[in-house]
Amino acid sequence: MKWYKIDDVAKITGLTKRTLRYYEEIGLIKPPERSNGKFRLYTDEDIEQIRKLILAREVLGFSLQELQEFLSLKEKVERHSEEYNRLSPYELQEIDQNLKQQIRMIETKMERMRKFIEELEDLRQKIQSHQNLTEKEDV
Amino acid sequence: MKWYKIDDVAKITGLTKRTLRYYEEIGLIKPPERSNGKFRLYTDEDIEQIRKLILAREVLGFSLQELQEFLSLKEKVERHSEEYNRLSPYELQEIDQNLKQQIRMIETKMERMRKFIEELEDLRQKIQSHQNLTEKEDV
DNA sequence: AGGACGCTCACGTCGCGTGAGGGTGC
DNA sequence: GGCACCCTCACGCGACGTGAGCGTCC
Repeated sequence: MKWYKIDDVAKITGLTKRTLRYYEEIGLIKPPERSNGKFRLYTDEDIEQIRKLILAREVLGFSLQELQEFLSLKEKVERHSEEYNRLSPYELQEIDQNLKQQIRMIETKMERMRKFIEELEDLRQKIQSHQNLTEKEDV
Repeated sequence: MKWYKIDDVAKITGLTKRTLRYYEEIGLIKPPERSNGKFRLYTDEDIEQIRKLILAREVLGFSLQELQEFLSLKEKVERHSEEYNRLSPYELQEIDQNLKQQIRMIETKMERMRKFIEELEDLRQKIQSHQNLTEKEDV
């Protein structure tokens, strides 16, 4: 088993050490092992979990608390496939609605981004045309 | 000329009154007129400006200071088309590079979102298959 | 003239950044 | 035993939320 110290994890994930400790403090990531109760020691699995967390955070733009709820929901579903803790049809229904809403939200954001990119491209066009008046070569 | 009070603007734009005042305080939106130096009175143009601000904020996810710089850049280019304040070819070059980078950044975000949506759809699939085991009708 | 809405402090919160002061490990 | 890294307070900051206490409008 390979162990990573906090600075390694910071470099790998791009989070700061402070952020890693903070996320642990508020229960967003599980407390890793410790060396003699002192230094934090992370495993590859820990790092993978953190990676997923980062992706969700970036995409969803939730508060960390909402993010927490969302992740626990996801885990619930994934664990549901295994023998135990089956969910009721009603719960499944609800979760499905929730997921659909998330998807719609993200699609809305993407639509806004597309429009924004168009605007930026328009701006670039304007600039290009003005450059052609003063220069002869494009780069 | 139609005048809107702050609560109207809040309802129209979706920002809170506090946020509107705060954005004014840090110079992100221009101070609107006042009734006898007391109540803030916004015009349709003010509201339009605020709308654009919100769009940029949501899409870019910058700090408010960076956002401010970005917006002034945009305005610079848009005003450049008019008779005065021409920009040097070098400045134009730089701005163009800047815009290209923004576009790339947004495209990266969109790519992440696409992947995330796929994951969510996978989750939904799992749920669907489990529902088919216990129910007969889909909604 | 009363109630809905506006104003300005000013303190609280979240998500970290940034030392200070001290311990750990090879 | 150095030196690089770790730890835990604890205070600061940006971007607002949330009253308190008071004025304004129709």
